Amino acid sequence: MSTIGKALSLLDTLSRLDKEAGLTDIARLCALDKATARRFLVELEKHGFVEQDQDTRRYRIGSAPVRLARIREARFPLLRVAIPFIKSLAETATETVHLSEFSGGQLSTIHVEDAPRAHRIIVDVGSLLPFHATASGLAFLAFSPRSEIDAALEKPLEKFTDHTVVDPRLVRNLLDETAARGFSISDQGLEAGVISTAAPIRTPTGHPIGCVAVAAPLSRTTKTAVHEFGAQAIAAANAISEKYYGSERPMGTSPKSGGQIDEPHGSLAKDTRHRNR
Amino acid sequence: MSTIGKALSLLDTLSRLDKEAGLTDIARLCALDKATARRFLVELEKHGFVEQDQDTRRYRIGSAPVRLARIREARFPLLRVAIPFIKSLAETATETVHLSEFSGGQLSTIHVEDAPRAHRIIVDVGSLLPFHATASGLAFLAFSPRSEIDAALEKPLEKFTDHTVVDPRLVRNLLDETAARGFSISDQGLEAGVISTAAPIRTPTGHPIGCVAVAAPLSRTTKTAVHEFGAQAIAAANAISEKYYGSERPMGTSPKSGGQIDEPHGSLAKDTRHRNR
DNA sequence: CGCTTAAGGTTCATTATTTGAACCATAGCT
DNA sequence: AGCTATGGTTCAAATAATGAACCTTAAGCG
Repeated sequence: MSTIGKALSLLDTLSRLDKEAGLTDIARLCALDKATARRFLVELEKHGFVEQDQDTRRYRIGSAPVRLARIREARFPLLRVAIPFIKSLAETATETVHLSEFSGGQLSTIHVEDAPRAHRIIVDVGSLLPFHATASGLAFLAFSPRSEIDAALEKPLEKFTDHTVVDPRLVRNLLDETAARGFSISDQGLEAGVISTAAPIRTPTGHPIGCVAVAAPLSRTTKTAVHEFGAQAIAAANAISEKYYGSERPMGTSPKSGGQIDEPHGSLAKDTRHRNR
Repeated sequence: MSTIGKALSLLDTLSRLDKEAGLTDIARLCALDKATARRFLVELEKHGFVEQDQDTRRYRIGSAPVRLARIREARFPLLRVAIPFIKSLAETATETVHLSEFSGGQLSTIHVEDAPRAHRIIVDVGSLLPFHATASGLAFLAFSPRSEIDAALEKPLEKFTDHTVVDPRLVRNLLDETAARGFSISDQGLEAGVISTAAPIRTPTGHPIGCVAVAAPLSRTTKTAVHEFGAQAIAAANAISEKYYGSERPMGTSPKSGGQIDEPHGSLAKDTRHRNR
């Protein structure tokens, strides 16, 4: 792996810790030599990506990402665009609605609107969404190129509940259903008693960048309601996609043709070149 | 320079551009070979720090910094950054210093450092600071967009003391003076016998998020002292802004001059698009 | 106290990664 | 067609990354 990759992985590891960490721990967690970890940290610190506490000597995420995030959001504000739609959906569905974004090979929650009810599903901002076990993950994969699906399903799939589907073949079936329907359903895939539906936010070329998901307690949710949430999630996701990418030509709105739009034909060589990871 | 440093500089350069950039431009701006720039970009893209537009092939800041920024802000809130500065200011001013943060449409006190004296001003953590009647409120409004000023002054303004200014026109005059001076003065606006000065903590775009204020008994405070407190409040507020958001200026390549640059944000940043946290 | 342990931090010969000139591919333009 | 600009790729040469061993400090403990 490249040095840059290693350093960024270190940053990622540091960000996933619950607390600030010392040099030795960081080196161990990243499987790096202490000297190497230190050099990375010093380099990252120079650029503001990490900070070392003066007293404890421990390291934490620095302020540079805050600056970059502001620039990104100013120039490319998914959150800004999406939040009104998420809010409105949470109101009409009267269930918790959350928004996820694909970044660095993972799908993570970037916004949550709680249901206006006492009994509701809680989702944390920042939480990671496994591809095979969440509605968001399924919706994301279902509209991704086959190569990404293969990559996601070749690692062992964790079984979070009795209902989690961990057989890659069965997951593929779910993906096919999702692609045909336009939205995904996860029946207690990540947590018992929770049913979710999700639809992908996509670039004008059809490539998903994140998802809109509705999460509800299974106990009060009928099959009809699930399908209604799904339809609403699609509507919200499409509205966000359109607003986010401006008035570019809206691609085929029929979810039917949704599946693997990306280059099903033509230069395979070219495709594989850009799809490293 | 290390590879990591070069890659992070590339990211920094990319972030300072007004628009998305192509490979050749990026390589030129960073004084890197095209091949090198490309390898960096690919590596950064893998980790979500940059994104390549599918159509234009241009590069932009990715979404990974957004995730890191959220974590940083959750784990290292304004309070932690600001307290050392507030403490130090309380010591040099030998008067009570308090810190406020704007949240939910109101300015509220989030930290207080008491003056090291028997006779001192008491401020409670959690207390709300009316915009028209406190130094913090005035400092906050003075650097806010006009729309926010208008909104704050259209409700009836409560008269807390004989000295409280409640005529919106006169309040606007105070705001103009504050904007020109860089810090606000509230002469017994909320409580008789107390004079306060405050300066805003601002985002890199100039939008205020809170204030640093010095509160002193009127009886022992000369006009000169007030202006000194004001200057110190500005210095503290700017130092906090910079530490919290990171420097907007190019990364100092000289590790030697690591010192704080605290110049006032004279910027007329018109970017009013900002996000909630 | 002095010994032990563990953490942060550093050195420098060895090793693997980075580098960039030259290359190819494609698209727009005359 | 030819020209030019851009994105993207290759591979021998140059350079930067590596890590075992080392130093330093501070806490823990008989």
